[in-house]
Amino acid sequence: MSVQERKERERAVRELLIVATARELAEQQGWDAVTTRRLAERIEYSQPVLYSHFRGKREIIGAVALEGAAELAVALRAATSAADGPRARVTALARAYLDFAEHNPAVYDAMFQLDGGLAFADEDTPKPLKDGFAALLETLAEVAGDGVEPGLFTEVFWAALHGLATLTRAGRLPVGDAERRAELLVDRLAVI
Amino acid sequence: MSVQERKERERAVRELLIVATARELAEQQGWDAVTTRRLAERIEYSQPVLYSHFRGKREIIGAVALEGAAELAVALRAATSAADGPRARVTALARAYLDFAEHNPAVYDAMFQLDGGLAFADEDTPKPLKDGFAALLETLAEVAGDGVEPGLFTEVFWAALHGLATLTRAGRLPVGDAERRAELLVDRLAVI
DNA sequence: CTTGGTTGTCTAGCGGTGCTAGAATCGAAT
DNA sequence: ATTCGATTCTAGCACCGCTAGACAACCAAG
Repeated sequence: MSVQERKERERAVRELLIVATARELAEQQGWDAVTTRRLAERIEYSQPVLYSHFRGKREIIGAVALEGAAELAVALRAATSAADGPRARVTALARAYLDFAEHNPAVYDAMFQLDGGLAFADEDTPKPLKDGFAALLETLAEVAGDGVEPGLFTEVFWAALHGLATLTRAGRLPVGDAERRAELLVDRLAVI
Repeated sequence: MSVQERKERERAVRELLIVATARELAEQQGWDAVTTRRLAERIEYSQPVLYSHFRGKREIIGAVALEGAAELAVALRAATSAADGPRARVTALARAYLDFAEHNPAVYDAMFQLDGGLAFADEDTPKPLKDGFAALLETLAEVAGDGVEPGLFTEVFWAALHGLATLTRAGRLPVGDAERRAELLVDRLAVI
């Protein structure tokens, strides 16, 4: 059965290649430029090959989103673990989140703006997404304040960060004041 | 020159018809369903007529966005003027904003999610958009807190509302707790 | 080593998109 | 009534996501 195993391995490699290429193309030229034709050309296979791995373009976006969620969780934990005290941790968390959104706009879009066919806030939400939320929760729970459900507080904090990230990147907010906005948000929302 | 005047009037009417139809179609079936062909069919003209009014689809989205911004400003002012005291005003503002986003999802998308080719946070930002922000600022300035620029505070508050609105509607946050999230946000951000 | 059949991949094409060139038609002014 | 400019339409471009069916590569059995 070694032949079959090799084939499966090769298939898995190709699937990773598809996702990585889609992500790369999206970061370089935006998701609009990620067409099945271009993607197929870049991986040096024909279009139908994509459909033997994914049901369609939306599933490819979903795959990029999952990859991104895992990375975001790692980035958040790395940032918070390097900070001392609740206050510093929350600041680091916010900064890391906004940095991630700024430096990985296409991945961020795949996660939260585009339809990747993923379930959220649901029992069958994919693990990386739940874990990303968990990473937020870990740090935010200690500054939720008395009588406030940590989960609810995390949702609000997350929404605020998300709003800052998207409005900033879409040019809806003046550039340059991003840092001050983040500071203000942390100051007000977190109960130290 | 009366003939020419009549023609200009008819053109203006038709332009309004295009925008209203686009909006209606978007609210009924989503922006994906708003294709130039369907839109042309609904207004009972051929496709190229659309391009004698707008440079392209994005400009039509922009027109819907401007209409929505004006309506949002009206809704926000109506809500706040009916409330007594800063605290009640901010609560009413938040509720009105989130209600607007919930009940006019397509218009809200046109304003903040889609590319309508509009300038934001800029000197040549269209008046309705500036006015929408002004409507927020009027109420929020009185709860910005000492030493905090009202403009900056408004940006942060707005971003938080925007995050709640989009994440909720995209199914990223559990339904049902929307009201509690809004309350928590107001409690924390506003300095009463 | 050849054959047969399965598995994998590709070519070609469907119906759709935004947008536009050039033909056709309308209507106002002579 | 005829001309001529403005307006509208038909038809088509290049591209999109997606898929049926032809084709090629490969492995197992004889």
